[in-house]
Amino acid sequence: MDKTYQPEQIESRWYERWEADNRFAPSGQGEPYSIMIPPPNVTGSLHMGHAFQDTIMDTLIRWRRMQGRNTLWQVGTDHAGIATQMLVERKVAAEEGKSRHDLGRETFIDKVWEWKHESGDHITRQLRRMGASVDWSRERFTMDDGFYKAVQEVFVRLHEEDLIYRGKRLVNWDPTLHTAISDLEVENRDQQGQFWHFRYPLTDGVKTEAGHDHLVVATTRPETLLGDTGVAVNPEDPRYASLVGKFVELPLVGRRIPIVADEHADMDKGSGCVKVTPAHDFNDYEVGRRQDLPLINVFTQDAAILERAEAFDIQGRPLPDIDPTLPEAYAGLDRFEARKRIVADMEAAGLLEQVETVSNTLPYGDRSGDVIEPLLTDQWFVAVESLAKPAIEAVEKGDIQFVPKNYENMYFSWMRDLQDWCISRQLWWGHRIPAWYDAEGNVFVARSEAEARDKYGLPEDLELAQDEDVLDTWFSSGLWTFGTLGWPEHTEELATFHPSSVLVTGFDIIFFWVARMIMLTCKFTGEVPFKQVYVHGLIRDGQGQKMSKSKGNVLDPIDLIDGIDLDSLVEKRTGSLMQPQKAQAIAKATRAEFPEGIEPHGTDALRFTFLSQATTGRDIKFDMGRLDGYRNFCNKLWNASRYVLMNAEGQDTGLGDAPVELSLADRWIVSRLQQTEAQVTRAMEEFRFDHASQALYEFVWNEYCDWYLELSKPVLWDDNASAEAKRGTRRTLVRVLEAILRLAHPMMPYISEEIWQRVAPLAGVEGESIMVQPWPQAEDDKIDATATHDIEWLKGVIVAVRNIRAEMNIAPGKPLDVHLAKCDQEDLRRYIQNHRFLMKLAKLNSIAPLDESKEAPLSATQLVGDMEVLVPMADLIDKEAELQRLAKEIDKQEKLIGGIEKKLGNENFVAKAPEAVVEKERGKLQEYQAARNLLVEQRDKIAAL
RNA sequence: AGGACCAUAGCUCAGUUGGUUAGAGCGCCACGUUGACAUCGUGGAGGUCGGCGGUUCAAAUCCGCCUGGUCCUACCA
Repeated sequence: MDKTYQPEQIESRWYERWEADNRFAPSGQGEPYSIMIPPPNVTGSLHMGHAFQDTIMDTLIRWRRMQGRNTLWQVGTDHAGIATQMLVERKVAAEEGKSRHDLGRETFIDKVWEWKHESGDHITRQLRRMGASVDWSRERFTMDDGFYKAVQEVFVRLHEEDLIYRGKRLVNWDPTLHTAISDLEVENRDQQGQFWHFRYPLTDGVKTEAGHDHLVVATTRPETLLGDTGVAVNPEDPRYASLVGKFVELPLVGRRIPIVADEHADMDKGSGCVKVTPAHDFNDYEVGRRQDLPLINVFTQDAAILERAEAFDIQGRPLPDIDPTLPEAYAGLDRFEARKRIVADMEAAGLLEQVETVSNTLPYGDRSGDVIEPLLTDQWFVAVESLAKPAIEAVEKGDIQFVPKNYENMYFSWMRDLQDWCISRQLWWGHRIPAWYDAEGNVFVARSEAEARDKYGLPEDLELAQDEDVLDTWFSSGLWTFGTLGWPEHTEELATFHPSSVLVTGFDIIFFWVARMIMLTCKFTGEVPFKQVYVHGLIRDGQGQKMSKSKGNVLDPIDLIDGIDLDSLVEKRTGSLMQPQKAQAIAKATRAEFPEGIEPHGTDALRFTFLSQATTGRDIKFDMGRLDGYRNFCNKLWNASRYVLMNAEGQDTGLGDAPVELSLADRWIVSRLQQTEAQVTRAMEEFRFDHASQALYEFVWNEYCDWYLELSKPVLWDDNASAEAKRGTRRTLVRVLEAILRLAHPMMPYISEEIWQRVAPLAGVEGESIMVQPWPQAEDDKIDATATHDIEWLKGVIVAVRNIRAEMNIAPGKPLDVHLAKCDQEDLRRYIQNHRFLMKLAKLNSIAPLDESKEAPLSATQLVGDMEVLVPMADLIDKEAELQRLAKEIDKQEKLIGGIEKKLGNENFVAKAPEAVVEKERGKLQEYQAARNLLVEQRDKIAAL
């Protein structure tokens, strides 16, 4: 083995080997355990969130696989409608200078597929780098043939049950992308805005109570004035009670619009009058519905002003009687330009009463960054009410459990207030809606055009045109857990692996994805999609900032694995910025944070870092310090293994029939191993990967390496030690290491496999890969309390001597003569059994119990229980230093004693606390007092010198 | 406006049902190279557990209020 751990040399080699040996596919044996990967965007690349999530899933899958479960980790990618379409549109624009409309639908779609084939394996390659043991043979894509079939099936069936319908509704419209988007894709941002107060003249000579001939309405969106169909006042408002049923004249347009009484108008806000624009505002839409006001749309799909308005009733039927005329001056103007002109014209007409500056929030499309416009369009909707009910019950009944549990409340509160889901998108890339229209606009929904003709009895020669729209990406990914398993066919896989065991996902897509998956899956399979949902937080940078391209603080997991030099990193972060003026600041910050670039750390270290930071339900500040630390941990494990191999390879490791003798240390480490195994297993069961990784870390470093390996040396290197003892120690060294590797494997797959290959034969374990070895199982009968106490004693004595050395400035290597005083029988036994270890580990010249009949030499003293460890002062100890040290020790004990005396002096405590607690305190008091007395005695002796 | 989560060492975080001398890693200080590892070893310093109040014999832990932070939902005519 190399002297230092070099991950890059082992990682790709092992992954290829595992994949070639088909280690990732289900074994076909044991209780099924399955995870469906949240499908990443097909043309995306792996970010820290993926890497984190994949680490958790892989750890779970590898662990369950070792436990003998029939594991399936289903892999695949998502077609990601908007994201992918935009990407390819930009690419085509850059390379060919053409828009998608120049190419036409078919050619453009071909381009997208081309791009998918070209770049679709990028993220899957990265997934391999992470060590993800997904079953590649079952890889799926949300637009492959099987998915196409499942999507058609679901759409048609929902339509047949009237759970999908089409209608003219107000939706969130993205004027840049020319598509509807869902509420969830809208991001609300705070802004400084203006608030214009306009006068709307009353008609027919009517006046207000205050004697005005106009009403005042205020708006942040003057351009929607053109579509106003009413003015609302509160029904309780005395100021306007007499005006209800009267009219105002809509300025600039000249339309007569009614004054209606509606609760939407807030008496305390502004004048108490509200303009109502049902076709351009969600609240007004509701007012329009209640008050039976017409809907007048004044915008094009680009959110520019129409030449002629379009009027509808609330059902979406055209209203030909309404005059659609709009002022010519605004026709074709963009909404923001129109706003300026309308404000100017109102002012010129003397109808602008006041302008206020206010802060408000504006809706933005999370993809386009454009301001979203509520727009009246024809769309397809899923009626969610009946689907939501079983989906809520599934969580209430505990068929689905969220980890951590508090996300259930978030889920419930959202599910109880669901709006119908707009599923049509005016895009080209995606599942085209399986609906056909005849020339009259009649709609026929079926799995294919042929089926439509058949189903609706349409003549052969009737011309049909398929709906131009595609489905929301989340409609297809909502079918992920069962669509990937062959539904609607009744496949073997579906029967075996559905419901899946656990979904690992971020809280940010609970609404987008998780909730919809639950609804659709319950509906179509009668089963929940998964039994548990492990919800994790966002990976943030070291300062707690969200990682984003524009901030220039993005870390690429692959760079953490392979390392990257500073210049490349700076280039990567500043290369393709939307705001190039930030480049300098980003470069500076990057150079300050990573003056040497990023060193390679390897996949295992990165995975271990994620796991150690994986506390549920809160965001994670990624800690580079930990990454370094766990790379060092890998190195530690590597070197410990080198030591073991150096001492065991070619030697008798106790595999044969020859007698074996186990030392105290051997029994102790085996005992501690059992406890660690139990701890790690329990932590995994509870999704506490931080505890699992820490338990392993502590055992490996603080016990196996720091103590056990050191304790093995006196046996292995002592010519006087028996063959039986050497055999026993070698056997233990190897066996414990072999178990450590299995315990580590789900978390650190590469290094564990690499080392295991060499260690396993020495431990008498056969097998081709650690992947299919059994998960370590704690055996209670190997827990040895005596050995544990004895080793604690041994450590105590050694630490005592080290302590004296450090505080007395005695060279670490200088051999000392040590005495043990006030020994009881146990101390003597331990002394005898551990003589060899004490001599070696404490670097002693001699050690012996003190003859109590004689005066003890003047010494520096440390306590181990009631026993004293004495290092004679002779000429090597500084009197003042020792007095100081003793004073410090005595002070410490006094404080402890004071605390306990106070507690025991409290009658209430003695009376009310459980007996055991009181007894424990009394015991501690005695212990501290004894210690204090010994130290004082010692101090007095030295002081008297 | 409503709700959720968080606040523990300089930094990143553990701390299970109230009873521990409140822990780990990194960083810091001192010392240390023959025999696995300087990506290391040994020893050490560092915390009134955000603040105030309450419950209790006992509070980092339970309750209330406050402050600060993150996020979600809603509203903003």
